Amino acid sequence: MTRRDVARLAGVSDAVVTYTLNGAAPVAVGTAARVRDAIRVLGYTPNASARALRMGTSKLLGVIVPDATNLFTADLCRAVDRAARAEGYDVLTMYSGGDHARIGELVQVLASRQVDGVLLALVVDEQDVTVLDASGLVWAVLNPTEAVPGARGVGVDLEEGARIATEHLLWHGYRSVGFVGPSKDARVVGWRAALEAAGVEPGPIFECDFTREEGYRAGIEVAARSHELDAVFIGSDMIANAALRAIHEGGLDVPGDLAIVSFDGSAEAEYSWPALTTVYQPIGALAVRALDHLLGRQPQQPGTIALLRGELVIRSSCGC
Amino acid sequence: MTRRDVARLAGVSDAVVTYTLNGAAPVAVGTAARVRDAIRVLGYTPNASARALRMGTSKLLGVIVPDATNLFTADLCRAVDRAARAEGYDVLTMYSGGDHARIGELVQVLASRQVDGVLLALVVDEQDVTVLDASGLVWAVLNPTEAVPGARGVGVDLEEGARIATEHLLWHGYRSVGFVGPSKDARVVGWRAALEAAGVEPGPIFECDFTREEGYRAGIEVAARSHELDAVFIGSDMIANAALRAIHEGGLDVPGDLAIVSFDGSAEAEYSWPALTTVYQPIGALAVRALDHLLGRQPQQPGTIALLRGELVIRSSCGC
DNA sequence: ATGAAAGCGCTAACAT
DNA sequence: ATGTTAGCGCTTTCAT
Repeated sequence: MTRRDVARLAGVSDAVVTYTLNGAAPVAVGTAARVRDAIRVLGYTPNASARALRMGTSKLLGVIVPDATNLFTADLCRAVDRAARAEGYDVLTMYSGGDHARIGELVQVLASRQVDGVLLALVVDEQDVTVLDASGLVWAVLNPTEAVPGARGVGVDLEEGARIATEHLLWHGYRSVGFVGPSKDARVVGWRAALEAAGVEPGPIFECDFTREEGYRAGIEVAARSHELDAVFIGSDMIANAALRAIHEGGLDVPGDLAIVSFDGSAEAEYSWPALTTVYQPIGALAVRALDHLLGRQPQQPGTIALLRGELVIRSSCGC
Repeated sequence: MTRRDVARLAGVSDAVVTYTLNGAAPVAVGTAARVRDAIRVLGYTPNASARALRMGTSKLLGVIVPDATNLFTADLCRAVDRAARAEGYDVLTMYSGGDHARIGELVQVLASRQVDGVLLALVVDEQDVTVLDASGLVWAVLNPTEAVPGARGVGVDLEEGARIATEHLLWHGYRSVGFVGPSKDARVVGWRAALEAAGVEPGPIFECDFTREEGYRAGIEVAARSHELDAVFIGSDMIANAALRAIHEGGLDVPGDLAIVSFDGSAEAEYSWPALTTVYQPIGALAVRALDHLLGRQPQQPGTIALLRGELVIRSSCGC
């Protein structure tokens, strides 16, 4: 079922079908109507591969995320899909498992699919910058957990987000405020900055990666040292939830014995027990800005990552 | 950067490049090496659109899911991606929001992309069957929440899953066992069947859709009527978590005051408080079987949905 | 306002 | 073992 069939049925040439469909040239109203009828009758669907081949543009975008075990990641994918679809793009979502060699392979696949742009989400490396640049693809970074030289794109100001989270905890009067998360993360520096600005000695750091297992393990340590702690700032909703289980198992009350503020603002934070006060990352805006990048309408310095602000969402875990 | 460039650099015709790449014809070892060198030197990447146009097969699969606010859905997407990638397919994931008109549009898009198959996940309607059949695409249903005439594919035996969950609750000695979930779901019948088989009067049904808001609202009702309840079976991990918050807010202890078994076996059930005993849905096997369908190697009755068994994963919420 | 025709990059006969 | 070539469905000059 091709354009040719439609053209024949409508009694025109295939060019006219294109004109009608794409508005590429003026078409007489009667002709256009006949063409549309023929399309309907035949149930014709344009062949996107042929179009992509001819046009050199696939109207396809690639997104590489580390995984989908995290509601925040899933939400981010969804936000990208929504933004992309609004612009007429479909999106190919791929999972790297945080493995940079894998990212390289996936970039190959995306290049082969002739995607019009690639978004590399969350996990980014210098190696990835090299691969992506070499691929010749248009690309941008989406909400990277760390700034990498040579990467352009959009993210959230993690340091500032951690600062407002910690400031809120200080505002409650907590003086001994710990940190749960990876110690190389930008969030530690925001946490420490808030504490130091208030003249308070930083509490302990509970090192943990962004996995539920690790969050749980860290939570056990937090519970064990709860006597020296008023509160903790936890780097993500997902690990906060896992830590929460350990903290409850330790017989502690949140926020009574220990207050918590976390990060992400995903649905995981809303119906946990207690509901988590968290720093919401504006995923919708993030997705839109990232597309602006890919589609070349972001007037921005090369090699720079635009930082959006997170917003404190107050619920119960902080003691409010 | 095309096949032609590679061929020239390697001093062969473009056909030989194809032969080398696809093993479509014997190639002299020396020639093959030269071709591979040329490919590497030029950083050549085959054009998937051209290939799809020529071959009439895109090596692309479409998956339509209702949303991604649910970790179970996200996990399912991931499982499909893994299974598909293992077979050399990329997957286009699309979100319907559970809206059947939307599903129709997405099917159009997928048809246009010349996907080799479509998986319609979770939410399925007779209307969808019509649209999909009319599209001429190869399709199957993936883990539908209800059986629809004309739909082929693979799912989980929800009734049986609910039965083993409820039987476990009965085994604990609970006699008043409620149900939380949509009352039109197959899980109610499994729940009721287990109860009736044990000669126990079915407990109350707390009607609720599969959203966190609804789960929370239902949880409030459960808490309010906890005096007449020993346990509840809850239709999904996601709503169980939301209900858990309401139940805790009601000052109840789980499983002390009220035992819970839920459904899905997603990561959301593992690090909740308490950890949820749940019926695990074998998403990996589901994805693989669904692909078998699409790729035509499933020797199965047309119009039939193969049912896989869920497996009880015992954690703390049941009282074990 | 419409038609004819070339060509996007690839594969698969068919030739050699 | 390798080269030639037609054509997949589409868009786009360039004619008319």
